[in-house]
Amino acid sequence: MEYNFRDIEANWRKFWAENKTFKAEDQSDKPKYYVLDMFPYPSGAGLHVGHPLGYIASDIFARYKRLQGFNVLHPMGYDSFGLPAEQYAIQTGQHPRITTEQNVARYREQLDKIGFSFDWDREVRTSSPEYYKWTQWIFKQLFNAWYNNDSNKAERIETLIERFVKEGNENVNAVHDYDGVFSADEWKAMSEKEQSDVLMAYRLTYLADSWVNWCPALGTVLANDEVVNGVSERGGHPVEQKLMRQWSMRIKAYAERLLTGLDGIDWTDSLKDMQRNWIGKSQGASVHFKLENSEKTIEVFTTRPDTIYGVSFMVLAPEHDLVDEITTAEYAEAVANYKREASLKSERDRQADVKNITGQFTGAYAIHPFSGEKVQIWIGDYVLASYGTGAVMAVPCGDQRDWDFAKHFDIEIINIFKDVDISEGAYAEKDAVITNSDFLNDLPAKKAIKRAIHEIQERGFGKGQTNYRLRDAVFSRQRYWGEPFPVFYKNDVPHLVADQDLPITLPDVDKYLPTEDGEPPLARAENSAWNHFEGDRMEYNTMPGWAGSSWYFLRYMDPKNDNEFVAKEKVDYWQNVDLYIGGSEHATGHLLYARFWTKFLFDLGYIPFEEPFKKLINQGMILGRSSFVYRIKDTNKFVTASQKDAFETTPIHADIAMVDNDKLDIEAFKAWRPEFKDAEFICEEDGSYICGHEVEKMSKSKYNVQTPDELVEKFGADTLRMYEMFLGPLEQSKPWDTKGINGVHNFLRKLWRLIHDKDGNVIIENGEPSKDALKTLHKTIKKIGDDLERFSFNTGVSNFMICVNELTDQNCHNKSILEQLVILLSPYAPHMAEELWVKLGNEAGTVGIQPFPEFNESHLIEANFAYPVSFNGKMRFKLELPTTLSKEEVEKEVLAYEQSQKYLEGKQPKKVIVVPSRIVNIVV
RNA sequence: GCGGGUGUGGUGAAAUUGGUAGACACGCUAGACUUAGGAUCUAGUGCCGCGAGGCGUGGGGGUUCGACUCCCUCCACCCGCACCA
Repeated sequence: MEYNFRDIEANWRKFWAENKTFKAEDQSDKPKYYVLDMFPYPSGAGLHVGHPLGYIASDIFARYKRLQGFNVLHPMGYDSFGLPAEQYAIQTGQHPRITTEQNVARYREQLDKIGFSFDWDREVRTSSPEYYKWTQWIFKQLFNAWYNNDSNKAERIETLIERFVKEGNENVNAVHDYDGVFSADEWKAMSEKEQSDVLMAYRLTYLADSWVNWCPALGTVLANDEVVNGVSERGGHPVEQKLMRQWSMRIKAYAERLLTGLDGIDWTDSLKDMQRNWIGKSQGASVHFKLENSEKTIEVFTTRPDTIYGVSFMVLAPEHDLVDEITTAEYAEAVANYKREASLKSERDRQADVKNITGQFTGAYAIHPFSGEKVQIWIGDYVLASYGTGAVMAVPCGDQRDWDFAKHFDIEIINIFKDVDISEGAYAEKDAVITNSDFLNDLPAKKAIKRAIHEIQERGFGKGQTNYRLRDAVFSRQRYWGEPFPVFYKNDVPHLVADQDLPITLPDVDKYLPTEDGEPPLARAENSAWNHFEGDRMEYNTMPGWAGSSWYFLRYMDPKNDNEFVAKEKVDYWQNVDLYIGGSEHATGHLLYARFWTKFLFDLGYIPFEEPFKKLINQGMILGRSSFVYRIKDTNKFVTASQKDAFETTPIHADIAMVDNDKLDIEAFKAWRPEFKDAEFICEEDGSYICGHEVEKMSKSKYNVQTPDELVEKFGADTLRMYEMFLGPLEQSKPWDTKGINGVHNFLRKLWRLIHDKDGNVIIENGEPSKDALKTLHKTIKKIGDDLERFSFNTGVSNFMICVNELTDQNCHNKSILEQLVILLSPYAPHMAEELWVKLGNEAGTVGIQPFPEFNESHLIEANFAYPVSFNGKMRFKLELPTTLSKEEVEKEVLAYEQSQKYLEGKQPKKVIVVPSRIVNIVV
């Protein structure tokens, strides 16, 4: 009987679902292990073979951990708020909820076919009201919190108010945007609105006018990580800077902890570096430069206070607050013109324009704090309003941009580096000796930095300071399909909706577009019952996509809890995610926000850990392999790939469904589109048409999308699972290619034949296994175990193949050997393993909870083999031995073993060299 | 420019601590078998050479009895960030 994977897999899927085989218990004597996949956005296109790659890897690992005796939490859900469903709603009028439900159903169907061991009872969807009730609740916690720098954590807003009442704000060391000082009495005298405004500048989520990335095409603002190269990540639309009143998250408060937390987690260096760069810590000093004709100062941030005597001008961002005030009448028009031009440039133009040096003198001067010299003040768009103070002290000898600017506008360049030539460019290394700089003379740069900061502080010009590139994250979106805010307005003051009134559900609207007044789509529900809170109106913005995904890993622990976002005892038991698998594209978005919220919830005492994901693996992207046919110009003739260079041709994407091993199914191609009906073909000598190919991203328009469903249908889920792993290292990007899938399928068939005879009868021998079989098995146990530990699933698959080849050669049908093998196989090919487990006479559904086979090194020794190596004309032998042996034991083993070997031919070894502990060289 | 990574047969790749380079699989060649199955089995398959033999892990150099692996240097490609003061 042949290996009938269709029936086998269908039966076991049913068995697992009916018996809830993979249900995770919230309490257990076993140690816990939490394996998580980044949950998908359920798009209309369904899954392609790239999606399950990470899921298969995590599933194998989850099953491995169960064999090791862990209580494993391995859930799945959907990040189901998002733009595509909403865009579809705008076009068709279909409610995004319906679109989303359909897509979720399709995803589930596809996922189920691959045999994952998810505990589906724990499924979460970010767009379900039962879920986003708690997203809203967390928002409320953030609103009602501030960051205390003294305790270095977030605290409840009441503690801040208490201090304002007692002592005002002067000695409050908080992360905030408030400009000014008030006493306790002044605080008490403030109106409700005034107090609300003050508190807003301290809250961890706050409403403020800020420069945001506005994307007109999408009709919404975007966070920095959603803008790539000056265009929107989704759709690639232009993005402009706009001053808007928006909700933001004070993630800056956590910059330092987000940075230091990276040291304790097991992520790849490249990913940690991406986050470090994004946070962008730099240490230096803030220095105040007095204006020539005013008491006001310009504050700058510099990482090189040691070069302060090299300052020959200052540059302000065109948007800087003081620009208009300081500009002299003579330059007013030129400055206004420059500002206008700068504001018209999009983010993208500005980036593309980096090499163009532009700027404008304001006519104003500042006074150098140390030398007392006059320093010209310029504006220039190479200075960013959003970083530091939006102003720089320019040191042309030490900074290439300042150098270029000075050269371009013919400003003086002062050299303060001893024996350094700066005629061709600035010297940015921190290894020069300072000169020409009064009290800093003869100090090496690194010492001079410390000395300068000390002096700046001493004389009251400024202080040492640390800056971060990380900016607060805009949290509102002018969109429909997202979480509504639990906020209503009364006299323009935002108020929170009470806990018992959560969730604020999405209202129905007639259209999913902004109103005629430009209000977000939710404003269309203005006059409905939805808008019922005692204030004037609800908040019409919705939350961004990353809101729901910033805490979902917590909800899996307690998905149905209606009283808490997660019960204390459950999160205490499951703790943080032990293994997280997903794409690296979330490096500066989801992965940063989730860490932020986790730290916040930790600060408030809701969860017992600060880092959500202990170990993270980024699976590589699976690329498509597109097929091309070559049409000869101005004809309907197609030429095979090998002869295409003889003609002038246009490559056309051919659907990969019509191509097998690069061979085109000509009839299918003719039937594909009417225009190809009468196509003619110039073929290879054997009459076949061979397509060209190229590796590209998988996409519908390139006709190179491979769905897992077709492969499951053709070869079965176990073959698909093993083949995706066999393809190469998990973390590496690779083109999808089905060429080798037969090899994996044949392996499973071969295993099947090892246990069945031709008529489908099970052949098993009880009794003692042979030495050869034991050696094969234990070699495999060792390798498979090691492969799993280091996530080398591709070599894992190979090692199974080797094992089955050897057992077949040995004609081994020994029950105990095969049982062990089946247990080992169960993470990779669970359906096959379950089936064989029963055939070997065991209870159904129990293979997944067997103990992982124990490796016994002694089975390897006896059959070990020494191999001759020639070296310098002498003969040497190498022998692999167990690591547990002592040096003396090794030498004994070697002598005893070698003497019996034929290639010694009676010669006695002259010398035995024991190298490290395991490899032995014997010189004869 | 800065940071991270990769480079091994016709192809995907393996080599875990420096120890037979190319396991395993695809493909290919030749043969066997058949109840024609995306079969199975046997032999071969890094390159050059009839052969003995020589050469081979991006290039060059070094350490070592021994280097894909460690060190120096150069080259190519991929990914991320990029006027961040």
